[in-house]
Amino acid sequence: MLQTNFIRENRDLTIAGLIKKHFKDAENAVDRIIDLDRKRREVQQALDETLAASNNKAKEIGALMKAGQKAEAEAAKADTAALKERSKSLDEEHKVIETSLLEELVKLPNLPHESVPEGRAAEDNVTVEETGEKPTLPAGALPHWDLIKKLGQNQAPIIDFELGNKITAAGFPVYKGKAARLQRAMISFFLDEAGKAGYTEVQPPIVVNADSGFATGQLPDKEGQMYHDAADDLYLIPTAEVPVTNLYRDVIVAESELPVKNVAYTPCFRREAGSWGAHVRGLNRLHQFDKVEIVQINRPEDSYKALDEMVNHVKNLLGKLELPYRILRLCGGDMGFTSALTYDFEVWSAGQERWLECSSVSNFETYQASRLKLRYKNADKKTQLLHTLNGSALALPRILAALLENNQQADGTVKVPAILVPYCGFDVIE
RNA sequence: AGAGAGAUGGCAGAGUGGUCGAUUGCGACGGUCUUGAAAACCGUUGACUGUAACAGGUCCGGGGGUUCGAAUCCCUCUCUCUCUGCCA
Repeated sequence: MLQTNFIRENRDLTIAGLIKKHFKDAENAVDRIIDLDRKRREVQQALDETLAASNNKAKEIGALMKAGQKAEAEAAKADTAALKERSKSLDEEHKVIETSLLEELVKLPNLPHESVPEGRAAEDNVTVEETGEKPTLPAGALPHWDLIKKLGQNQAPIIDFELGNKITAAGFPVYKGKAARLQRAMISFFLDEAGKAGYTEVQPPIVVNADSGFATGQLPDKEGQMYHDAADDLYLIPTAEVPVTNLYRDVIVAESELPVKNVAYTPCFRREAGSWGAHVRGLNRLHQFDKVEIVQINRPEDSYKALDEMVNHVKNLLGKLELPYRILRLCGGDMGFTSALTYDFEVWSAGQERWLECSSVSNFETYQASRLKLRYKNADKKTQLLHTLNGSALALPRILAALLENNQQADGTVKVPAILVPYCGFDVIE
């Protein structure tokens, strides 16, 4: 969340940033916040003065009691009722103002980094890199949703949407045989690569409470994105970002521990209400999927270097998987609510002849840290908000789709990329 | 799940109604001494808010209450430990 001090001192800059993100009514929203902040500080000051007077009075009475001057003490008590009354009403007023200030503040998205391109939607994103050769598929090649029905021999299909629909609902496929093993292999591969890059592996809970959802920015805005267990008021995580980043909620990290680098494999759950159609067939969009997520916590001055490092990490993974991909710098209107700069990775899916988003790497600067109260003591011994970053490394289903489609061979089998063979124990899916 | 005990500053651990934001020890940081280090000695050492800077305000697991005044009393929630039970 943005900070009132910053907004107060950088009104125009804030408004300009919000406009770049296509936030509606930026000027009014910012002015409402500045006004509420001013009121808040006025009331705070009056309240503090009243409390100070009460404190003095109490000390006075204490001293009189100690000295045995009972009558004088009783007389002093007479003055306290009015002070109490006043501090009570000021306190109530203060709470009301603070609540509406927070309500307003929480509506504001993060401000975009200066390198974020102008633009409203996906077509305005800037391609910063395109790597790898799109394969030429043999005659009769299929998109993965048809291909999987022909693979797996007596276990076919190796990814079963109808079976998943029977036991759960649409969007919850069942992976069988080599599809299941290939996914397990990818998870191990991704975790190993992250380990080599200095990330500590963690296994977090995959349900979180509302405080965690708020701190990383899923709540209150994107309530509908998450599955919610009403009985215990817990949310199924949409990404490991939520529990892993929240590990550091209310923490003052020792400078010697920076940068913090964690990696986690978790299932992810997304309700994704609406927008079903041709583009979301098969593995393209699911309610439950597996993902390996890398998370960093860094000093403000180092965070963009870390973002580049994370981008390179993802490039390395896709390169080793021998998949053609491109990297997009997202425009202001297409980026996430909490992000300051986001790179999306899209993998080429030859059977669909489409780019599929398989990773999103973002720097959130202090936006999450301020909600998390995640800080460190800098060289001047001042506590300062840290920067949080995260990226998918990688999300499995679309990678799986691309692997299946791109590696189809003339005989109808699918070749497994060499890097995964030691992990899964086979080199072809037939 | 039942019974009991507990939750205090980075850690350990005092404090049971009136200068307690909190004794003390350890750790950490600065200094003296030393060629350097250790030891010893001296000093500093929580967070939030607020101010130009002071001042002021809030925080002793969370929330609420009693009182002129709460770390201390009451209610409630959460968590931890011990014993019993259950379970992968």
